[in-house]
Amino acid sequence: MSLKHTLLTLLNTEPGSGYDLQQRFKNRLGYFWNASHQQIYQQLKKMLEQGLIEFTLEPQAGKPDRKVYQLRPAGEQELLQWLQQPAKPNKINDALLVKLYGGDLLQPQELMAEIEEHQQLHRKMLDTFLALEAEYLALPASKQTPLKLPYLTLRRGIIGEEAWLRWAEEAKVTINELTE
Amino acid sequence: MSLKHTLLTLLNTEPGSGYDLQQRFKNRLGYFWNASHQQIYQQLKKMLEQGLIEFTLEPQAGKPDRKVYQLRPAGEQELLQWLQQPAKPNKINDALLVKLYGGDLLQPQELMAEIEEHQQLHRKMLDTFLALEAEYLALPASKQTPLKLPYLTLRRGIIGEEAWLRWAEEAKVTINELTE
DNA sequence: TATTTATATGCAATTATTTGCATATAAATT
DNA sequence: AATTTATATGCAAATAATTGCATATAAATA
Repeated sequence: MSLKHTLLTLLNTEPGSGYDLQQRFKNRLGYFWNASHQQIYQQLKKMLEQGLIEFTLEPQAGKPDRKVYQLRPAGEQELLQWLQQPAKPNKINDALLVKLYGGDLLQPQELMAEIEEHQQLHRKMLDTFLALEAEYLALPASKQTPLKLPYLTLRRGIIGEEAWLRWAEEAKVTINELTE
Repeated sequence: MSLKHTLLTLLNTEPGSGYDLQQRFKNRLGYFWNASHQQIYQQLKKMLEQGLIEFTLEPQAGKPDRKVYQLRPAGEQELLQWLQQPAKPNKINDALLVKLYGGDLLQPQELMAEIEEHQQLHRKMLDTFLALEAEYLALPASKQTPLKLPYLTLRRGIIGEEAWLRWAEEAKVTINELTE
């Protein structure tokens, strides 16, 4: 279970509330980590009980108070310890490929439609990543340096999405042949 | 939850025991679906209770009897119905990229070692996929035709692993620069 | 000959995730 | 003026997945 360690990583970079963390997943880590708000709040609660993190309340007019979490020493230790162990290769479960694998039960045009829907999502993600890359590349070298590692994860996103889209073109050719 | 539907897909292609299914995940679907043997046995049990599948016992000398599962009509229906709904985009949770993202706490050479370990795994997978591809391409066209869709999933594996390895080369260059 | 790997299945307990609900306000849009 | 989106947090119940254990034999390897 590394949601805990992912949250520790994020809080180590910068303190934040549950909501902030959710936004960071959505906007910046989406390519390589995803978590729902329920997962995040529940996990933060546990980590609080375990003494890994603490929070300060930031009252706000009208809205619920923000609980801004930050690491406690035990959290830093836990993070360091995790970093020093080998990372598990990630588990891939891709329903679209399952559908293709046994897709004889569907009409080729149904498969095609599915792939094209996913293609749109992947194009959109690639565009987002390319925009982020342009922002990064426009920074002066001094500002790029501390971001080199996060930039690598962005590169992974870009390379991954480009590969997906190349594959989709291949897949569409094959599926078209099935209708002939 | 699509483990259920993945199992239905596999059993629709060919009946098999829990162990067989586990082997198919390992040997053929590994790139896009992974499940442990406990997950498989527990899920098969549930699907049996739900009337989606049935089994015939194949007694064996010395070893436990094989329970060879196959679809029942309700299972076929469930599968068809699932196939006709849009597939959820898959959730990506990649611990290695989390480590990189906040990797300032580690020495560059520690990051490098991690990446190189994963690189080995990915090279191995690519080799496996390329061997499978060579087998497929050596088949006469008549035998290739019914395998076109599974072959597409293999292509996804190949393209995906090649992309991963290209990224790793980039990452290693960057990490090397951090030590200078 | 001893160990490991492969075959074959499963229970029990714990942990993690998802789904559905619930609250409350501000700002932006139609 | 009404609706939607964004901000901000959380509980409870149901489902799913992981971890640890348990059994039993054959074949291959060191």
